[in-house]
Amino acid sequence: MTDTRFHTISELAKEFDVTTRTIRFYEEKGLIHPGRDGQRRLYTPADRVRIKLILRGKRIGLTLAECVEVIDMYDPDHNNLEQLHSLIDKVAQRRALLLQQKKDIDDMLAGLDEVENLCEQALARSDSAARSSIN
Amino acid sequence: MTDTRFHTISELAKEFDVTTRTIRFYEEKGLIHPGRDGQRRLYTPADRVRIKLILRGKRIGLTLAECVEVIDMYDPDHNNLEQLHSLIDKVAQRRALLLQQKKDIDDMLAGLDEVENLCEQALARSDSAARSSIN
DNA sequence: AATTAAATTGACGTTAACGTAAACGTTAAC
DNA sequence: GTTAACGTTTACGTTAACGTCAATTTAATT
Repeated sequence: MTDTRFHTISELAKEFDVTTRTIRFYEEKGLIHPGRDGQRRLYTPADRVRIKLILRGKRIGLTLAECVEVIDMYDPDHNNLEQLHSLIDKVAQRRALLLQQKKDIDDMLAGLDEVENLCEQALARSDSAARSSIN
Repeated sequence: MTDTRFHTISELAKEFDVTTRTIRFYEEKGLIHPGRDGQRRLYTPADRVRIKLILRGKRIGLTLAECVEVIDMYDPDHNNLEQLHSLIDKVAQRRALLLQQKKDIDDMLAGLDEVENLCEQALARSDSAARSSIN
C-alpha cells in the first residue's frame, strides 16, 4: 500500500493545472506550509485543500492576500472576543463584496443573452438572404 | 440650460470613485475615445457607459483586455458570418467562466455562513460564561 | 555506473494597472 | 491681475503574481 496521505508538488501542479513555481510561490508568501522529506516538499490533504481554496479565490478575482483573509476565517482564534467580533465584521464585508460580484455576473450574463439573440437574428437574416439568392 | 450631454473627467472620476489618471489610462489603452473641447476631454453618455462596463468587469476579476472583449460583444460586426459564429463561441465561453465564478461565489458564501455560525456559537458560549461569572 | 527525470534554491525578468511627480496651459473668482 | 482649481502631457516608479533561466541535488532506471 503506497501512502496516499501525501502529494508531491508535481501531482498537485497537474491536478490544479498550475506550475510548480506557482505552488512554491504560495509557500514563499506563507500561504501554505508543506512538510519535507529531506529536501522535497510533501503536501498533506490539508495543504491540498488550501491550494484549492486559493485557486477558487483567484477565480473570482481575489488577490492572494485576500484569499488568505478568507481562508483564515475558517480557522479563527476562538479565544478572543474582539477577534470574533472583527471576524464577524469581515464576514459581512466579504459577503457584501461577493453579492455585488454575483450581481455583476448576472448583469453580464443578461448582456450575453442579448448579444446571443442579436447574433441569431443576424444569422437568420443572412440565412433567408442565402435562400433567396438560390432562386 | 447647461448641456448635460457631456461629462468632465473629474465628474466621472468622482461618480465612479476612480482617479482621473485611471480614466486617462483607459484612453491610452484604447478602451474609450472621448471627444475634445480644445485640449480638454469631453465624455459622452456612451463613454460613461463604457467606463461603467469596464469597472463592472474589473469587479469580477476581468483584465482590461477581457473587459474590452466583453464590451465589444455588444457592438459586433454584423456583416461577417465568420465573426458572428466566433462571437457566439466567445459568448458561450464567457458564459461558462461566469457560471463557474457564480459557483465559486456561492461556495464561498456557504463557507462564510459556516464561519458566522461558528462565531455565534463561540459568542453564545462566552455569554453564558460571563453570566455564570456574575453569580 | 551512467543516464535520465524530477526537485530545489536563487536570481533576475515581465506584465498589468495604475501611482506619482514635474511642468505647463486655461479659466473662474476675487 | 493674480491666485486657486482644474486639466494636460511626459515620464519614471511600483506592486502583484508569477515566468524563466541556471546551477545543484536526489531518486529512479537501465
